[in-house]
Amino acid sequence: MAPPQGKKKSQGRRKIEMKLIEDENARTVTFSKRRAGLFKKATELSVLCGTQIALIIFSLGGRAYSFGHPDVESIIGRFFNKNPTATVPESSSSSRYRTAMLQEMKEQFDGKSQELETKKKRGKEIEAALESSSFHTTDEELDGLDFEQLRQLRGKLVKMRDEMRRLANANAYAVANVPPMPVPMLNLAQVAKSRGASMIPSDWLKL
Amino acid sequence: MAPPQGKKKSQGRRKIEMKLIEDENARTVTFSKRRAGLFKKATELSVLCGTQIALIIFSLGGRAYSFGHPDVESIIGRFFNKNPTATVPESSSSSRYRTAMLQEMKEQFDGKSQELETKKKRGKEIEAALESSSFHTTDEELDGLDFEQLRQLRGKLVKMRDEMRRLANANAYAVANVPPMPVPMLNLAQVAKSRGASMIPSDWLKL
DNA sequence: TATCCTATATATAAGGT
DNA sequence: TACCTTATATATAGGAT
Repeated sequence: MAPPQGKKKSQGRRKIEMKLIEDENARTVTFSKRRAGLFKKATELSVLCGTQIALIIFSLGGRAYSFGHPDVESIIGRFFNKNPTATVPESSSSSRYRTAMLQEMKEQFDGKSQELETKKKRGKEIEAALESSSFHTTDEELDGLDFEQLRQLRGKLVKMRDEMRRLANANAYAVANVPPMPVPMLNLAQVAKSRGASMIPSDWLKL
Repeated sequence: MAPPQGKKKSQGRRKIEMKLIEDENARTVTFSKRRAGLFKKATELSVLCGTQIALIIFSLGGRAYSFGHPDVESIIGRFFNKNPTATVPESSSSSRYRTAMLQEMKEQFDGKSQELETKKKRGKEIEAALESSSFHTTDEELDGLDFEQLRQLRGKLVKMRDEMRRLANANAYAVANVPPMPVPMLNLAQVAKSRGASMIPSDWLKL
């Protein structure tokens, strides 16, 4: 409480060499901070300029963090298909990516459900993030979701699921590694349960 | 040299609303600046923490800008294959992405060769970027490449080409949209010619 | 591992060239 | 469209909790 005289509390930010940070601890901290900063910058760019952006980061621990506007899948599809003008090409390729993305999200949700109970929630800017059509899948952001937001996210997933089914029926291609059917079920029930949820309408837990 | 009295030359950076920039001109400028900043941040993160990162941005004009460490293809492959530990999974899927990436690079090079002669070069931090195994494919950075750097890049491409051939022969899968053979030829000769090159050993222009 | 705080290092919005 | 300058908004390194 007492003012520590002229004693500076910190030397403030210092310049660092642009090379691998040796100290494993410092490296982890820097990774977390800069990863957050990078996602923020990417989000801002997509908002300010309305451009399509995809960002994927793998942590040292092997965890994947991603951001996509409007979503990672369509950006990647566009990148490899070299289709500069199409929003989302309704091709077999598109449906393949769509399927892969849905599976991705399912697994992320399943994985999250096991970790959620040991983390506190923070969600502040999540609302805005959800309002745009972007998808954030970082730990922090999923942690910040409250039930209302979770409900909104569920709505989006349902739409995607339906859209995917429509595509799968329209053109049933046999794609390597990704069987066209059945449609993966999102385990929102588990997620909700891990939060100690009890006021969730039981019917909308089933997609 | 003389202090311009108390007349401020600029009001300096001002805060802006986080929403789509209406003025098309200002939006373009902001896009360029922030895109550059985002790529720099991504590069720094990959260097400081040695993590795998992929970043893809589409400009309003439809041009694709990408960054990947070690390369976009492997990050995306890992992302969709959900293979957290493997460096580069030697699967059919991997070879598909590999092929797609090589084609991508070929097209980028071909496209660049037509623009290069009307641009000046700047390359300063390119050297460092090339030393790492990262690939930058933004306009500015390709412009900055000098012959030595181009030669180094060629070396990498040759390695990739060979690796791709090895994979293609080891497991010849029929992949949708991307015929496994023949291997696309990179048109380095065109690139060199557009720069007014004449001292390039004719033999290494052929991959 | 996340968060807070301080003091700096950087990124950039505007306005010119 | 790119680059330079100025003044300010942000991002963060280091340290502590």
